[in-house]
Amino acid sequence: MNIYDIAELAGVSIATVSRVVNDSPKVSEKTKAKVRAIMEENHYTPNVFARGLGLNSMKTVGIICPDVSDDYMAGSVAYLEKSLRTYGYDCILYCSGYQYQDKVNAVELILKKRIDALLLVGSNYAGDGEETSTKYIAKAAREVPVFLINGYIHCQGVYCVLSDNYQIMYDTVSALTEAGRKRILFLYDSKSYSAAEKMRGYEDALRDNDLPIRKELEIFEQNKILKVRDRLLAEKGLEFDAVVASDDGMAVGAVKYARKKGLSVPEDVNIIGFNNSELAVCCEPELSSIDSRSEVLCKTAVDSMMMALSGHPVRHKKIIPCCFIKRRTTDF
Amino acid sequence: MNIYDIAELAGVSIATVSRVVNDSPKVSEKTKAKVRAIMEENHYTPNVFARGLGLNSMKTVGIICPDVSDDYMAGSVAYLEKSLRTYGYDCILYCSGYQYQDKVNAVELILKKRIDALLLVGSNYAGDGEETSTKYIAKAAREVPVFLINGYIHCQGVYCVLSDNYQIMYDTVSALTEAGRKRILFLYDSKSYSAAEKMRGYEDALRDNDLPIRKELEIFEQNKILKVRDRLLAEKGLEFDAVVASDDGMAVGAVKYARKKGLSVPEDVNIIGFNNSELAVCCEPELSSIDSRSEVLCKTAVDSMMMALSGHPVRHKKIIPCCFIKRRTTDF
DNA sequence: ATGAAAGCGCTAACAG
DNA sequence: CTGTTAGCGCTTTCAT
Repeated sequence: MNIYDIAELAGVSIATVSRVVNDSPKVSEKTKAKVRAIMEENHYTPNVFARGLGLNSMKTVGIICPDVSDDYMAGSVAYLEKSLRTYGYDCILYCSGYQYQDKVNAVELILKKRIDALLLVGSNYAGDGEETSTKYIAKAAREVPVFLINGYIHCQGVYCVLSDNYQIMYDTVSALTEAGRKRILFLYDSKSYSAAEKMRGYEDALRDNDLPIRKELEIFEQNKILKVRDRLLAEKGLEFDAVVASDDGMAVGAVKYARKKGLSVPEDVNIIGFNNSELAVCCEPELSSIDSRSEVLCKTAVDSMMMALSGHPVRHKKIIPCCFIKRRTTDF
Repeated sequence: MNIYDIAELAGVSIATVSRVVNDSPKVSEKTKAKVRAIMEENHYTPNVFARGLGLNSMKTVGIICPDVSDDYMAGSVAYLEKSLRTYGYDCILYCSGYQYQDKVNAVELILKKRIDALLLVGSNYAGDGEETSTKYIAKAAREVPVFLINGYIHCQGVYCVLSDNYQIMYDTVSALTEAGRKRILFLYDSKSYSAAEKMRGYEDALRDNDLPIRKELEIFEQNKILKVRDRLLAEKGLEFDAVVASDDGMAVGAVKYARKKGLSVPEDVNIIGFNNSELAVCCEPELSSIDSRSEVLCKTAVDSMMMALSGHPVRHKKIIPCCFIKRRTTDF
């Protein structure tokens, strides 16, 4: 059942049918009603490919994230998908993995689908500061507007929405020092833009509070509870009275470590996670965590995208403040 | 830059270019090489819409799940996406929510995208046993092959891969009774097919072990840690010496409840979760959980889909056994 | 307000 | 092995 059939049945031309489908104002209400009725009766559905061919767009946005099975990204993707649908856009999803070359391939592949815009979820796409590490994104931005969630790249055509990881980390570590903590462990699992921002906040806070920056207190480990616990157990001579982690999983690892060592939380060691995930309330004692308000990030990104797609100017960088969720692993 | 341009530059016809693009065997290696070179030089990418129009397919499969931010579904979607890509298929994702009408709409909408196959993730789509509750799926199955992950519908064109929730539940509850547990609480959060299977396994096990089925020991609650904890706290006069939950979140809620009540786990109460998620290892003590091996389910589904898509016959129902992961909330 | 007709870029049947 | 050509179903001028 195609547009010709409908046109024939309705006794009009295909142009008219097309106009009805697109709700063009220059069709009389009467014909509209007639044609619509015929369409209903025959369960007519316009062929998206044919339409795509003509318009060179299918109202589809590409979403790439390293791994949707990650809690944070899953939440973001869920929100983005739902939100984009309300605007009539479909989502095609690619999970790129974390490897540079895989990310490049994913972007290249998804662009071939003639998406209307590209959404990159996770600061992993922001590169390492070197311009070459984000060249593939700059290239993509020449074809479609690119929206980066939780990362920043300065580049024409890429729009970034990020949570203020630096500030919240600075504030949190400062609060810890003010509460008398002297040896604050920083746990991180990636060299991404946001991880770097967190570390910068951590170091600046120490510096401004006259505490030394000790490299042995900055530990890089996978974001897995048991990995972190065992890593800490394996480090010998490592002493700390507080932990800030760049993800809840790592913070829970620290809690597990404390338990094994017979350290009490928060008395002996304050522990703070990041992302305010379900793990935080699962943890015992419940984990204080930083909420990066990913829904707000996503909402902002979608809003920006809709603006951009309709030709309006959009700011290249929007910063969303984070907030601290106090639970029972901290006492300040 | 389209196929005509390339044809012109290469001094061949568009048919030849098309053949090269599709790697047809009936083009000489020499021309292939020449044409390929031109394509490279000009960064030519075939227009997927035009191709879709002709073939009426874009090598795309639709994935619908109620909510990707759920751990289980996120894991499945991640796996499916990756796996389908290796077969050259793209994924378009819809999160339908849990409401019946929303699910119907999602299926209807996604079918308009002319997907090659439809993947339904989560037993939520299996309906409640009434045929009307799955009519929309049967209808979809008339257009494209439908694959149901972790649910069962008997219907032409829908292929189901499910974990054997009945059996593992039966076995687990039996083990509990053999270990002397008499009052086993069953926690569930949905009326889905798989939840019903779990309950059936639970009840059959009780019956076969000469224990009464007490409806007050079957508690329906949201799959949220604190909701479950508070619900149990609110129930008065409720006594139990074991808990089996249809999801880890609920089981952790039970652990939290036990802690509040000063009950020791597993001595006073054995607790068993489902899905073997990160929550299980986060929990204190670590949670025994049932692993439904969702990756195996997904792999099986994708394999079946590839078979079906290439015209091979496929079984309508495949059952994957679950396995019990013992951790510290059980002592048998 | 409506219709006729020219593409959009590609595939595949047919002809050589 | 290669070229010619007729669609695929829709949008969009350009006429009327």
